[in-house]
Amino acid sequence: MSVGRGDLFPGSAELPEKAMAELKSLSGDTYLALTQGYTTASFPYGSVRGAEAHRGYSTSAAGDFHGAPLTKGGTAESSGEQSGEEEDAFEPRKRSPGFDTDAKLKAGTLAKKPKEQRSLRLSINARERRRMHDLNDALDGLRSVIPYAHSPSVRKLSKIATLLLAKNYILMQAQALEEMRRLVAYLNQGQSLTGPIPAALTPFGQAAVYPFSGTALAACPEKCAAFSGTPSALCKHCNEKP
DNA sequence: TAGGCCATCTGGTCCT
DNA sequence: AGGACCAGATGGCCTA
Repeated sequence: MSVGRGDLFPGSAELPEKAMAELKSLSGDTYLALTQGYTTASFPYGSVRGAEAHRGYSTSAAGDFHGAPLTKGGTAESSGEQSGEEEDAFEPRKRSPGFDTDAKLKAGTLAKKPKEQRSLRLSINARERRRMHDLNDALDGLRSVIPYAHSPSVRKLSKIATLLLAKNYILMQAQALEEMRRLVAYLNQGQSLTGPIPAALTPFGQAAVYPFSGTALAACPEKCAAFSGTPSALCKHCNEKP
């Protein structure tokens, strides 16, 4: 079964051009890994990173799959509350080495405000920063379970690409699950012809006949059509050329 | 060098 | 009132 772009990205027609361009611009290795991830069961569940548990907000939070060394410039020396009233313990994420929020604050309107207002503003900034970091951690967690090449030589997926890829991956998994259920129903039915079905052979706890809504049948001469109501791509009879 | 991506700041709005 | 959420603005880094 060949996998084209339409298979990989069922909703690709709706994808923003920029995101599609980014997905297409992935390296060959990445694209290959993506393809395999979608078409086989080689899904890296075991490699789920505990991003949520990570609260350092260091640049290494996403370092697992950073291709280019995003920390190239080193961590930011100071950013906002790091030197302000707010004593948040976290390190800033990627930030330019020369970035100096304090300087901006001094030059900006905040410096002209009363101390209470300034303090409040800094506190709000810190909260917002934290919120965005949490959001980014969640995105990192999402990236870590999406099947694409998590190798150091591959650049990290952008936010938009991560979300779009995740959406399409979910759709693909749902399709695969349905196929599996149909297959199990078919197998269970075969078993029932010769004897009782051992409990261990009914992995989904389904009844022997899975209630699929019947569509127009391409007549499979075998049991697919008879029992599942729909020809299955996993059924060798359905896939056989006449 | 332009464009993409990102982190941060900021003010506004909504909710508890 | 305080916090969460959101969107716009700004500026830095990276890549084609």
